[in-house]
Amino acid sequence: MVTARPVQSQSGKETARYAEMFAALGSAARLSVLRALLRAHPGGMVVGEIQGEVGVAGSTLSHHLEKLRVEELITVERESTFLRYRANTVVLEELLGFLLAECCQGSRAVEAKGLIQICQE
Amino acid sequence: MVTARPVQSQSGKETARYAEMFAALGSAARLSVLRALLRAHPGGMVVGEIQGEVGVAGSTLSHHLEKLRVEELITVERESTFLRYRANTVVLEELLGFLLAECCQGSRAVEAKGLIQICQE
DNA sequence: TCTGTATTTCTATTATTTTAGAAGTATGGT
DNA sequence: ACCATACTTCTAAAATAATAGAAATACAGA
Repeated sequence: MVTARPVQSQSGKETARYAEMFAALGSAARLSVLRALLRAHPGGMVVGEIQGEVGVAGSTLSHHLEKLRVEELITVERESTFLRYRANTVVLEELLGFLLAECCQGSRAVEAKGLIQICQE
Repeated sequence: MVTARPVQSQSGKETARYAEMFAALGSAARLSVLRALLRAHPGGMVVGEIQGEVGVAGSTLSHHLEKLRVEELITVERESTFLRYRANTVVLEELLGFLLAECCQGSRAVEAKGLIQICQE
């Protein structure tokens, strides 16, 4: 018996993918991890350093890092005993691009002027 | 007896607020609602129209709309028997501004060039 | 006032997420 | 081989979110 594979539109897959990314940013703990990694970019931070910023049990932090990593918002690299995490700027740019396009293209719901200035400060 | 109010840093409050907003975007159903409202901007859509886009039970949709509304990503207005929802472009711009600032300011993790172009297309 | 349409709230169930202690794995130094 | 440090996975509990049928509310029109 062949189980029917649920078909999904292109925009449906796209939406689902970005929704997952937003969900990854949708916890104060994870968002503050990402903020810290962005400030520390491109050097990144090892877990101990990150833990200092977030103040949560090690095992909990590990789960949060895993979620961010699965969504490819961050990368890991072993450095002897340490694990060094970094913001994944390629994917972040993709996410920003998606949100900008949705808001500023087509019906131009959001005015781009002020946003562009933020980048140039 | 006066219960101590838990103190939180400014950046902590900011992080928490934006995390909630990202969480609101962190479901495929809600993100597709917002995309539809952005496409339909500034006209907005009534619930029945939105339901056509998302394909979910009315009561479920109502909860999703409530979450988006509480986070101020959308607004509602009654129009006789209908409720017309619209993307809240002010708050969306705030959210975009936050993400852009985090990514493109300071360590300049993300290059602004390509993003600016998206707005100008 | 009665009826129909639009939408929300109530109620309940199931699924996912968050949390963290305890135990395990990885690595480097002695 | 052993130890210490860094971090993850295991296990489990509690909290939150998602889902939707059924009942309730809001409004307009006859």
